[in-house]
Amino acid sequence: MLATRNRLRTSADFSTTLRSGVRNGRRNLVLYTAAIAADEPSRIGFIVSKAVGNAVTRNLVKRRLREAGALSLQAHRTGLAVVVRALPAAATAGWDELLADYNAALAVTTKRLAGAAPRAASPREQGMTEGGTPRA
RNA sequence: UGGGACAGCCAGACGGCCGCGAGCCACGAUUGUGGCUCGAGGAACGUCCGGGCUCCGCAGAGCAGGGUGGUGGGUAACACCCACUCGGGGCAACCCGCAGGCCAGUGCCACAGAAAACAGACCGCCCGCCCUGAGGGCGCGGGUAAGGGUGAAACGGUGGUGUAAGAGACCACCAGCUUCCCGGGUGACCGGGGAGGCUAGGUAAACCCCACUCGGAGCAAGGCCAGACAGGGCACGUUUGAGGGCUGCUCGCCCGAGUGCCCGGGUAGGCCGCUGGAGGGCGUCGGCAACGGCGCUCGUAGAUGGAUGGCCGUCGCCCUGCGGCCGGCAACGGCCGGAGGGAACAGAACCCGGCGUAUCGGCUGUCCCAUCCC
Repeated sequence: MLATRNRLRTSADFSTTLRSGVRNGRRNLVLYTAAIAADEPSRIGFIVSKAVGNAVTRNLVKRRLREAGALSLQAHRTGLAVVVRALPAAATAGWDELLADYNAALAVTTKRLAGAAPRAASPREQGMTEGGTPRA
């Protein structure tokens, strides 16, 4: 289990991240990343719907994604809100495949986030700061 | 040796690295750090029954509605379990049965068939009449239900007497129905004997009838703490009673001074309940058994975006080829080596007892049948 401060815990957190975050889709998952205050601990949430499988399968997928998320926290300790939505293919994917998809998607989204909205440098990017910043 | 029946059990093992939840201890301390201990199942599943527990002011009568349905027992209780009875299946071990009542009423019985519940009469059979080319008849009237054919089922069965042909019309035995007596059993029921009338279709997981039985809602129950806010409008009403509670309806009883709706505003947090219970194991006693009494003993999940995990190594298990050795005429079997593949169903959320369903495989015991040997 991740630390409480590293978890997305309310539906408002989830919907804000989904709506304002940068999205990248892979075979097994779709990953949304949004920026939060730079000194806030990064938070991760998971969405594993019934389309993925039964309770056992869903839990396994969730545990693996959580493990991948925990690894990524070492590189991104603060400033990110991440939602991982598992796709049905994740039910049959192996650990290596899932980890690769997660890291690749995270790299793409964080890079795009940094390029599009370097927060202090570009005050013109109004959309990000006005409506998009998740709960701080 | 082969085939089968029943009962029970297991659900890979050990280790390494990185993690998660809870409890305890320590470090000044709560959310930090470290250490130790514990941490999913036989179905945790479906949520189909039954209970515990909590609240509803301990919950009345009638009707409606639901449930159960051989008997006796077990249990907190059950739709569960055990034993027995009856019916059916199997050579047998054993298995299966929603197993009260269609002489209270109503409904339904496809297809086939002449006819499916008032009995009736298609082909037949028999008698009389008529016609005749003497074989018989698209003939007329009557008797009959033994034979044919249909069906899951055709108004008892077999044999005889009888008759024009026939029929419980009559007789014997059998089956079945009603009823009486004797014996056994707690009982369902069983065994034996007698009488009557000769015969009565099935279906109640069809309505229904009978007997017994059933308050409601659920751990988001329910309780405690902290914190936030701002009121306003309309309607009904204070013993001439609004609005509630008693599953639904009616009656009846009780509570009762506020209640209902709309607009606006606020909150989305913590704790208890929360795991020791109809608990597991062993022994002993009672009981055919289910189960129960007594004694000793064990300590074993409690999350809340929801822990119990991820990766790897070695060994073991199963399957399919390959090679070697052994047994056998052969089919084939056993052992060893090495390769590839596989390892199911499935994840606690208040707790138990059941039922049902899913499941790669493996193990143990008892019994039955067939064959061979002594």
